[in-house]
Amino acid sequence: MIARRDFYNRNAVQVAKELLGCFLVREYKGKITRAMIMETEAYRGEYDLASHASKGKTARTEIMYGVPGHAYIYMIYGMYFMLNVVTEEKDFPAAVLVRGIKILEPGSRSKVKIGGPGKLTRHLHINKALNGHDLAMGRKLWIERPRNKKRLKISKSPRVGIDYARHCKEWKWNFKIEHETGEILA
DNA sequence: AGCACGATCTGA
DNA sequence: CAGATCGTGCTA
Repeated sequence: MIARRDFYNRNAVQVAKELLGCFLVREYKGKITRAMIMETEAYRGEYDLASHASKGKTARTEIMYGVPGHAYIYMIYGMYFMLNVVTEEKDFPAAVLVRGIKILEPGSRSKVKIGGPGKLTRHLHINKALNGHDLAMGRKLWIERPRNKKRLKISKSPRVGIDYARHCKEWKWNFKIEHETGEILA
């Protein structure tokens, strides 16, 4: 089931937790890749010093102030793209960064784990051309909610790579799937 | 117009 | 631990 817009129109911290176990789906050159979301991070409000929106609305961050359910993609360190999902009501800047996925290879039973936000976008051919893309459309890039999401053990930690964020750096807005018990169905 | 640095990753 | 590599926001 493709996540509807109201799924995204909620508190970014809540959406970050609920995105775990969901499927990030990428259609590229006619091929569809389905990846389970394993790690996320929330960035919420201008008061969050770790968020790009802490500098206010600019050309880059405008998308975070927009309609929920759109992709916020930016380049970092001159070579990596970060994939974020815009959350919360229009005019409130918030997004969820996807930091880790697991790909269920079609046919084989092997699962490829991809940790790291820069690596997963490279693997899925996600770049700035998809910035602003509407994930609720179910085209090119979208998110599907699993049928059953039982017994997910989720761990909370401080967010990665934001030492500059003063008191905000200790907020435990990073979420990871620790164990999966049982199979999650698409 | 110039500058410092980043929600990262890789290889030594 | 340094290097890659460039868009962005800040200062002037």
